[in-house]
Amino acid sequence: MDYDHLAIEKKWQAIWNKKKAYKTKNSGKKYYVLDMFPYPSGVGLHVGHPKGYIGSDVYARFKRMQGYNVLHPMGYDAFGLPAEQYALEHHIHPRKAVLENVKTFEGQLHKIGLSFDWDRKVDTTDPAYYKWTQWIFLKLYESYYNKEKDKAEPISELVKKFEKRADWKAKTAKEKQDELMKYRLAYEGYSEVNWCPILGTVLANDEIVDGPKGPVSERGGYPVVKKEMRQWFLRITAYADRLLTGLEGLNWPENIKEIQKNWIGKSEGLIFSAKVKDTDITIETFSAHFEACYADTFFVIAPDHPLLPELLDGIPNREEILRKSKEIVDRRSKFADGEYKEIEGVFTGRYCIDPLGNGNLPIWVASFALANYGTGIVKCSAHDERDFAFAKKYNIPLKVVLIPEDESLRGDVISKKVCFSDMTKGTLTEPIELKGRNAREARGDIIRYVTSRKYARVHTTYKMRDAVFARQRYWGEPIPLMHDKEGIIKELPEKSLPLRLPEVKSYMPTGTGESPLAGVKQWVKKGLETNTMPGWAGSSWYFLRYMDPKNKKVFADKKAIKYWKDVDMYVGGAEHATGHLLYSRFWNKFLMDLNLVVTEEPFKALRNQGMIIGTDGRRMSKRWGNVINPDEVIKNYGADTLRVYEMFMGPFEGSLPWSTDNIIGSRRFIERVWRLQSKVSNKQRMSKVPFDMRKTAKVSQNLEVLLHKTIKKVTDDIQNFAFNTAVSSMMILLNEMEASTGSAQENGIRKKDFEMFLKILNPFAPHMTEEIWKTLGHKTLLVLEKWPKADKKKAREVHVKIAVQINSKVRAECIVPAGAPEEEVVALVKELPDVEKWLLGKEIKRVIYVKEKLINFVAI
RNA sequence: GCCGGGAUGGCGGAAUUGGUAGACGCACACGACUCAAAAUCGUGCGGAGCAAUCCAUUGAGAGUUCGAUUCUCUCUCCCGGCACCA
Repeated sequence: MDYDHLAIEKKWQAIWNKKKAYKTKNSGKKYYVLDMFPYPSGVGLHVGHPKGYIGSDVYARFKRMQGYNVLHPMGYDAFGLPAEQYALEHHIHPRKAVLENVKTFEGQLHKIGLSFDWDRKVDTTDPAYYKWTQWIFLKLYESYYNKEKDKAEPISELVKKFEKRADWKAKTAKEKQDELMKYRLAYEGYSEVNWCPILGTVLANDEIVDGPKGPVSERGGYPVVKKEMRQWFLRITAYADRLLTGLEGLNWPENIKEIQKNWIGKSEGLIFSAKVKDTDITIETFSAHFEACYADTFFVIAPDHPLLPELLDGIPNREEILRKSKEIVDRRSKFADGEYKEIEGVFTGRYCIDPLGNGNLPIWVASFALANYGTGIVKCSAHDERDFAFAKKYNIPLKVVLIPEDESLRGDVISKKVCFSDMTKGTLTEPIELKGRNAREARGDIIRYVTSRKYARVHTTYKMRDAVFARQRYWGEPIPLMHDKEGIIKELPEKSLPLRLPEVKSYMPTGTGESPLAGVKQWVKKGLETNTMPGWAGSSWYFLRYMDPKNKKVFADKKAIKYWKDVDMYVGGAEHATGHLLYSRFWNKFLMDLNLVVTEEPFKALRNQGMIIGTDGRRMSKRWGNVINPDEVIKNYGADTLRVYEMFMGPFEGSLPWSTDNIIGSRRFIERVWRLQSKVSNKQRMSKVPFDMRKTAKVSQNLEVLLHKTIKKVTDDIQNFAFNTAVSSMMILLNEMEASTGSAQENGIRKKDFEMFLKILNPFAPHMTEEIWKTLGHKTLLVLEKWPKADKKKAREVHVKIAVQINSKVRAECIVPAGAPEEEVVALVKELPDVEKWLLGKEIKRVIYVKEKLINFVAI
């Protein structure tokens, strides 16, 4: 009975497939286990890719055996840059390339023995799918965010309100369109974007990496510069607060929540209004660190602030200031975000009347002021590092109102030699009413002080920006909008969806910035939008399509949505923390507002799989020649071994190097289980003596105790994604099963016990366990068997080994009845020769007894 | 700079309401089987010692405690995220 992994695995994969063992049902207690939508990249998988799939598969199988109706689907996100880039490199049509890649990809996944319900496969590039992506886009376009109701509403509701205004009727169609564009959740606008001239496309921040000479595209490593372009945007910022508060109840890794929190960047502060002297302009400034606001002595405005030209009207050297501001913007745009640290500026010639009564304060243009954060204008003081440095450079007067509690610093701060900005460690001198108070502690009082006097109002701002939702490329969902000659935008009617991508002669980027669609006469003649959607469009809602993947009438039937509700367990890479995960949550919340889905948060639990890196410690890549192909591993060791090894190598979320040596351990484990089947007997077997569990500190009364303990451990571990310790506890069980069938005892393993072992091992090694299950005479499929329950009574030891310590040093060990009271244990232990020896001539001062763990004599 | 996570044998790692550190696996050494090798099985594997035994020990240093990988403080290094965010 040799273990022929190739034959066994092929055989069972075919049987499971034929019997539709993993077909999702439509009733019962539901459980939704989802993997992040992959790109079928074409170069094939390396052993790192399936790690997440194996983890989620173990989990899905576990839940299935626990009696849940499990939805565990797989599909492809084949739109977007990687697929298009691959197609360009290989000179074939993207769709053709996608289908080829999917074939390769699927073939590789099948060999691993993953329990997907392939009948629910979806593909973003399939018009039957992207029809609904376009449909959701139109819904976003037709909606605005009603702040009072804190939810999205049809834009028609807003139009109704506007129609009550006298000036609305007087507006032209174009003016109305422009006005409404300020509210739509999908809107057209212009913005500075990351432009890659060589790829001829705009890139998202997460598609850019740092190169030696500035930012470059992640794919290809081509230079990236800033460029102003016409774009479509999604108003994700409208949902900023809900995206933030929604994180609270989620069973997600804390670090991912933290990353999203920082990304959203909620900041509560004050907005001050100030009149600009000699003009009718009133400017506003945002400040989150306003405790020392009485120190403010000047204002700065962003060089690219839209108000700047107006502010400079009537200033003699207006053109010179505008030119210098433009220079600053140009210099800044050459750098990637955050790399430009130069502090420079120019005086505008204007003054503000300080709302706090400190007279006329100069307004400067400053390089460090950002037009798109806060109000783009900042009130500046001596108690901010950048403001301080700026003032020193241009000799702007400073004022000190925050005195450090640390006396050694005081002199330098008061004489303005150094900047002091730590609100938590300084006391205020102004306003007089709050003099002597710690600045941070007085924060609330300052808010009351300035707001009650109408100097400022409370305001919340976010770092998060609206998402660019357009690419100047061919391979994406067409945006279902038309522009007529007057520039009026019309939506395509729902019945004309999907708006299919046209066949084109060249799907290469034009390089001028326009999409290849701009070169399609028919397309342009109809006035169709030439931008396409970005790569993340289709993946922002696919988890809903899996609930009802074939539906032709709606994106997913409400009944299916009500049943499946949300993803119970989502598994994927941590790199999607601020991209996909945020966008999906946003789309889901929007659909929730439209009453189309039933939960505010789509992903209840999330787990991140770590990477598998090369044996050389580098990221697996063709470039380093360190790629391990799973097909090879499966050929040599088997899919079961690959699965067990990837789960056993270390913590699921950890990043670990592949080891060609270590995998043999997992193979040996599989083979030993295989060989153990010949030892199965129905003879009742009980050890006569408690055996030593390989010095693991506990004593098992018999194998049954260990078996039930192992069932409990494996159940808990899979639930916690602690797959490595689940495997190791089964290795311990195997060791003991083998030991108990040694030649001396001539005993077999009880069939019933062995079968329970097979069941808990099945999610990890489904093929081999299924084969043994059949050999044992079963006609049913093991993968559909019930998960065993650990019997609490049976999992209980009768005797336990405890440590005996004298003055906290272990001097002996002792086997005592489980749950024995202290007096009994003390009496037992004192008999031990080692204890007598160590206690000789000493007086016991104290005895500490930890039940079933240790006893410690404190003796002098 | 700010935020988050981490550092345990030759290696991957295990153990935290504070309770025998090093489970499990790999590598290595020795033994059994074999003409031999592989595979398999057995034993050992922090250091010293034939042994009894002794000593050290969870990045470094201090503290709390009968007892610290686990809690507190200081520091070093590594990884991830954000970064002119007012």
